[in-house]
Amino acid sequence: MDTGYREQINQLDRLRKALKSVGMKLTYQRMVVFEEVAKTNQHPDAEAVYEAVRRHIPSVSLDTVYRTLWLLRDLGLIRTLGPQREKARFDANPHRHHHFVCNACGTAFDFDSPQFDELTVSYKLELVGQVQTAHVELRGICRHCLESMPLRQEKEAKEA
Amino acid sequence: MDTGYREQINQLDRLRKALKSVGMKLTYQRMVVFEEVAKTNQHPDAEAVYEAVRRHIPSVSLDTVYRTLWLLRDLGLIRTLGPQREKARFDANPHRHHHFVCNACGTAFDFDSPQFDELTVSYKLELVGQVQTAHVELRGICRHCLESMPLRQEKEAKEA
DNA sequence: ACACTATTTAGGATTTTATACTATTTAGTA
DNA sequence: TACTAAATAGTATAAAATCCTAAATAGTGT
Repeated sequence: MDTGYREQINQLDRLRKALKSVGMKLTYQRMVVFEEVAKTNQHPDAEAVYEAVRRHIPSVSLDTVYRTLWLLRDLGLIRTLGPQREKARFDANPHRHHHFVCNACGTAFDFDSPQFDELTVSYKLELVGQVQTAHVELRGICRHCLESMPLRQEKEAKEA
Repeated sequence: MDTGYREQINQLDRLRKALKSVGMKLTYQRMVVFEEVAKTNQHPDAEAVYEAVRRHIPSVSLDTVYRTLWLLRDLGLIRTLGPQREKARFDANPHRHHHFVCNACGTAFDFDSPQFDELTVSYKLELVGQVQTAHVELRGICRHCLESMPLRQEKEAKEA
């Protein structure tokens, strides 16, 4: 449950390297935000992270927490559950299908996959609760964004 | 791409039956909201649904659209992408894992599954974009909610 | 160790998204 | 056709996320 000391060191190191690779600074705020998200398995929302960080940095601003969370996501250090920077979206497609969510623009695409449709839920999972649906969620960069995104690609090129 | 006439009839029928089964009324607003969500595969957000519905019912209120969308979800006629009625949540667990999201309380649980870890993405999907992550999302009712939810169970019992 | 500068932050204003409330209207039923 | 519980419109309010600018800071070179 508790995050080991060694693992904490590793995490800080991952943060340092990731920031360096894109030419950004390692600030105390960024360290604390990452640490707070990393040490829990409760999937906190931005507000909860804000509260946790305030215990270490009482003057931290909510804006900083938001900026940092999205930054960490862009760096691949954390991920979000659900759509990207987006409000709830609705889907009435009654046929079995799966989703590809673009990490850049947030758009969600449906796709069919007989392979993924065959997912079956092992009995062990019934311990967690009553499963109603199972589907696969892919994350990545959609074709459209890949083609029109010089900024991101420049940043990544710096490192190489 | 276009929703066939026959399918539209089916959908209206599904709505009628679902509402009847829980003793709720079939209103014009509910028909139009459902129709608008059902006829697109663009995963509209609430605001987009509101705009679409207004073209048929200029006086419709945003509140009605929201209430109806969540109602349709509770009835199982539509689903939402991402967490339920929840803001973005963050996850720094670097180990491969999957999620169980409770449709009642919105809580997200991690779980491990060697079986799901083996998901591989067929080359065809690369047409959609560059896939970065793949994970399984289960939806259902968590153990905690199952035990403390007489309301919902009463409603479902009515039908039987 | 010190100074320099682009980056980052704090704090508050603003915008966006979602829900609450109540008088009026309506669907379903007798 | 009338009745009644349920649903809606319209507005107020709350909640969540982002924007803006002066002040502070990390990283770099000296």
